[in-house]
Amino acid sequence: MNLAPGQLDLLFQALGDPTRRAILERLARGPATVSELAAPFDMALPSLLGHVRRLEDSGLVTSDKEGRVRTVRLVPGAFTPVRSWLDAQRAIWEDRLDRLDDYVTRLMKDRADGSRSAD
Amino acid sequence: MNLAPGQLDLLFQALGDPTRRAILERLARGPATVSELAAPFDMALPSLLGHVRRLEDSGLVTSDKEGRVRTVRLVPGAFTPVRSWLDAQRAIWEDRLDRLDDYVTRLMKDRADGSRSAD
DNA sequence: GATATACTTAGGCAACAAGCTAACTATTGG
DNA sequence: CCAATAGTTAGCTTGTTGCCTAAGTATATC
Repeated sequence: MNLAPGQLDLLFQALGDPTRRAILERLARGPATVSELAAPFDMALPSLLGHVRRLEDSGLVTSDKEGRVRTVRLVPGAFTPVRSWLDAQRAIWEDRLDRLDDYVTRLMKDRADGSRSAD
Repeated sequence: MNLAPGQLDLLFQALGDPTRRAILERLARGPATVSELAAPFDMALPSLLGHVRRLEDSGLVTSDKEGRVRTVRLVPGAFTPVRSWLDAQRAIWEDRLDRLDDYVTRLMKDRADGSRSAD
């Protein structure tokens, strides 16, 4: 279940652009053609196509062409690596806080014990 | 509870680099000085410092200097906007699937009804 | 078969990213 | 005070990103 090295980079980088996030938000509502995707943006078609390609490279999106129309759709589960990384990160963080809490608790207990029988 | 425009860009872009993610993973285990952060990387100090600065600009990290030592630490809750965006995205997607499911269900029901009394 | 449609490719440009080295500043320890 | 330590600034190189226009290709449509 390992992902290609650099895959997370591609994913996060793909998400680091407002135009591309907007495209993804649109696609969450259902597949769309390139022209449909382009419509809301004040941007030349080739520029937008570049974004679509970058999304495709990251694996967030697929597209296939029928006749002269290319339809783009979200890839189900493509966000998983991103979520996993965030979850793992949070797990480490929370584990650390737990240990810290344990440590402080033990420290206070020891201090209490110490005051009963001084060294 | 709105975040600055471009904040998500900064966050995702900050996460889109393996060195910076490694730094974050390190910091989840606790604060560290710049030198400590630099140690595992085969990279000149100024380069690494650039990454730290980028993390700071994104709001994922803070640092303060005591004497000649700068200590860097994770900002609690800094990932929240990222998680929120992902959650919102998933919500839209799942809502769409629900509607699609409803639609298909109704369609099949109508077809069944139709076969009982044709028009 | 000409024309409109829907992309696609090619090429160019300005800004930014990620790395480096060299030189500088500000503590701290002897 | 001198030297080592910890970070910082400046300046350069190389590659990537994001945008553009102009021109090309491959389907429909009339």
